[in-house]
Amino acid sequence: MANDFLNDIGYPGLTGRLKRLNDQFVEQTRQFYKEHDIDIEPNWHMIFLLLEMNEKLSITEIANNLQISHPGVIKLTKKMKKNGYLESEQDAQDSRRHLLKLSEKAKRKLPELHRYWKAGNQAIAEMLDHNQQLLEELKVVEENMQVSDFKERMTKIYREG
Amino acid sequence: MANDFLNDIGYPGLTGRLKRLNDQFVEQTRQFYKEHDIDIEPNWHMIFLLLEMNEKLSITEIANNLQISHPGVIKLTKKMKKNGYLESEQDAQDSRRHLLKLSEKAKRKLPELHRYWKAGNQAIAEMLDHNQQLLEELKVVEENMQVSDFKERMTKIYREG
DNA sequence: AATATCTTTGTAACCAGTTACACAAATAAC
DNA sequence: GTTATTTGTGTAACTGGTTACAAAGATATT
Repeated sequence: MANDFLNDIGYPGLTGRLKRLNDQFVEQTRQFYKEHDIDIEPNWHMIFLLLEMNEKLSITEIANNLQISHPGVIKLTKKMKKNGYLESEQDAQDSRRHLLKLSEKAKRKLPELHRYWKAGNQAIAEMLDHNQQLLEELKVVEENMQVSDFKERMTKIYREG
Repeated sequence: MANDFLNDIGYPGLTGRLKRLNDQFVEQTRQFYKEHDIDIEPNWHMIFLLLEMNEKLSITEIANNLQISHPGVIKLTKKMKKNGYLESEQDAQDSRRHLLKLSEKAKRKLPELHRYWKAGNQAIAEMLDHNQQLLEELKVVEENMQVSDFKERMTKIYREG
């Protein structure tokens, strides 16, 4: 590749690199699905997994687990419903809650999807040279972020500097 | 934090985590700027740096360096111009090329901005526990991506599996 | 010199996600 | 039991990008 500006400058380029890496994963997954004629989208993956582990979940529960906003979940799951992968029902106890669950079609297709996902996971493992280092480093950053987030630290350092 | 689904599931959650981490950095930087009454946006940082190192650059040159699309650069720099940080001129040799450079205002403000950015860099270093491991791991992934990208690997593994 | 191709910029339409807001249902407080 | 607060869902408007397309200038081909 021609250009290394983002890499060369270290920290300041970090977020750009994170974004780019993520975009590439997502885009190439989308391509993979397209080439294999699978009518699902990359960001559905986590919802499938979540609903495999939990029979029924509400919009906000999914939003919390996936760490995206609830309107985001609504858009996402609307599309999944349109493609026949999800069904919804009203919660009997709490009539506000809109419970989502996998459709029969989804359950039928899951074994196939798992084969694709398994290949994807192995591909990522391969790219990480089969070590967990990046995952662990990521965890460290996330944990540090919990303790005191980026803005707090930046502010403190700026004031003291 | 209540929820660990994304972390617990390892690889499949990786891209979500990358995205989230990046979003947090960007959003908190935006907040920091706001609290300090600085009228710049997080993604301008790299353009400032780029134009500090290179007197004048065209739209496509910036796009290549930042690895974003050229329409993206146009939008970005339009805003920066509106805020008085950039000036543009026509290239004498090639009248298509639209050269961008820092305005006087930008140059005047740069020392101050660098103080903020320095604090930001230190904050990130702090969150990485002052080791370069994550940066290096990131590089490994990026390099592996060059050799054979995610989709290729995934396809190969799927076929062979 | 005329024509075809490539490059640079620009615009338009779109996309995945966000925040801000509205409203109804459930729960808590009195 | 009424009223106030909180929670769950939904919609609208926006945002930071994207791809697809168009047009004009530069370059290469004949």
